[in-house]
Amino acid sequence: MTKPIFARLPGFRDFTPDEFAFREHILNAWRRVSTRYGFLEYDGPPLEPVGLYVEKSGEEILGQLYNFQDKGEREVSLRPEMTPSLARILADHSRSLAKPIRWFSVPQLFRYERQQRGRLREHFQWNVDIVGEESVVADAEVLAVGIDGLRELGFGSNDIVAKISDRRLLSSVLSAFGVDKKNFANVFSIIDKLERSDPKRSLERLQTEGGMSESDAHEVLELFGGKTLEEIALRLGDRKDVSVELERLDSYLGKLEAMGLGPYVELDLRIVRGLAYYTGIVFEIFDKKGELRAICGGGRYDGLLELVGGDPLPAVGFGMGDVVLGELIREKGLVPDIEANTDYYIVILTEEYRDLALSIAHSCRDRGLSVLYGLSEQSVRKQFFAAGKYGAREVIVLGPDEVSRGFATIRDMDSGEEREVPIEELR
RNA sequence: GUGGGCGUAGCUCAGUUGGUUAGAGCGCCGGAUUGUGGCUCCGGAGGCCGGGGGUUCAAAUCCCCUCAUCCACCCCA
Repeated sequence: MTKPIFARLPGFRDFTPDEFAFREHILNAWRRVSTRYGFLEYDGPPLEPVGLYVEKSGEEILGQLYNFQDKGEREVSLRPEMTPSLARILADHSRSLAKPIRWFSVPQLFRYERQQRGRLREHFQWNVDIVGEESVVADAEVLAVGIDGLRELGFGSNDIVAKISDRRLLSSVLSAFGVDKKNFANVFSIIDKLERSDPKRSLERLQTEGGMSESDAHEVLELFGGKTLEEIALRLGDRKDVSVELERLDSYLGKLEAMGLGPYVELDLRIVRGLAYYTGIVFEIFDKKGELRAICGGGRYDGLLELVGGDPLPAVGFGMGDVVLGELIREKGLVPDIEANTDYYIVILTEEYRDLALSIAHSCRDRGLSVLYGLSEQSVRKQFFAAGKYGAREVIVLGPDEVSRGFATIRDMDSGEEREVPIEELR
C-alpha cells in the first residue's frame, strides 16, 4: 500500500514478535520430538547448484525452482527441498558415520510459484531421515516421529490421519495386470490424482497412458480405492511378488499399531507422492476434515544417495512444512498464549530513584532475571500499566517511604499482594 | 504460466442509484487533580479509498491497464 517499491516480495513473510513466537512454538515442538527419538540436527546451504534438483529429483521440479545465475555465472537455486542436500552431504560423510544415521533439520525452503492458502514461496520444513536401514521398523519409526510432532502440538487422532501406501506394492499389482514398466510413472501419476480427478477421465487415462484394458483399469481403480489389504490378497495373493509386498506393508502397519499409533494411520493406495525418487513405503498426513493440503509427506528413497555419488544406502524420511500446519493449528484453536516472561518491572516515584533502579536492574539481570523499567519519566500509574503490558510477575516500587528505610516494595501482579524487601537483597 | 473473485486507517470492516471537509470497532499515543496495572470514561494521531490512465460538471463508487491478494487449473518439496 505504501511505497510499493519496498513491499515484501510476494509469498514471503515478515515475522513480528507474535508471529515469530508462533513459528518458534512449531519449530520447538519439532526439535523436542526429534531429540526424544535421538535424531541429531544438521543443516546445509540455502543455495545449491541447480543440477542437484533438476537431474536428481525429476524434471518436474524445474518449473517451481527459485533459481538464477550468480555472478560467477553458475546456475544456482534456493533449495526447494532438503533431501537432495542431505543426500549430497551423506555422499561425503556417510562412510564415517555409525549406521543407521538418524538426522533431522528445519531448513527454510523456497519455491517459485503463485501463492495460495498454505503455499507460499518460502516455508520452514521439518525433515527427519533414517539412512542405512532397510527394515520396515525404520519406516515405522519415521512416521511415528511425524505423528508425534503433531501430537506434541496438541493434535489427536480426531484431527489428523496418516495415509499410507507402498510403491513396490503398486508396482507388483500393476505387473500382475500386465502393465509395462515403462508406463509405471504415467500410471503412478494418474493414481496420485484419483481423488481429485473425474473417475471417467482416470479410467480413460489408465487405458491410453497406461496401456490397460478397460476391465483391468476398472479393477485397478477398485483395488486401489480399498481401505484394506485383504481385497488385494484375495485377488492377487497367489502371486509371490504381490504377497511379499502385502506382508511387508502389513508388518509396517503392525509396528505402528504396536506403538499405539493405530488410530492415526490408514491405508490408502492412492497415495503415491510426486517426487521421482521414492521407492517404497510412502505416506502423507492430512487434516481429518480434508480441507487443507497435505501437512506432511515422506517415504522410502533407497536409490537417491547412490544417484548423487554416495554409497548405495537405503533411506527413509519425511518433510513437514510450517505453513499448512500453522493454518490447522489456528483452525483447531491450538495457538498458545504468548506470554512475555518479565520477572520484574521497576517503578520509580521520581527520577531521584532512577540510578538505584538501574543498579538493582543490572544485578538482577546478571543473575539471569528479566527486568524492565520505563525509559522516560512517567507517572506511577503509567509505569504500572506498562508493567501489566509486559507481563511482569512482580513490580519493584522505589519511593521515599521505603527507600529511606533501606527497603523496596514488591507487588505481586497476579495477587496484588505487596511486601517489603531490603534493597540489599535485590542487588 | 492460464482463468475467475477481491483491494477503503496498523487490524476487522461500513460507506445509500457517482454529489459537499471518508466512518465505526479494536489497536496505538495522550489524559482522568502526579505512590499502584488489568475495567471504564474523555481526547488525539493515522487513509491521494492499492497504483496509473479514462468517462463525467462531479469518481472510493463506472471503464481500461497494472500491482497485490484469494480460489481453481498446473504442480506439489
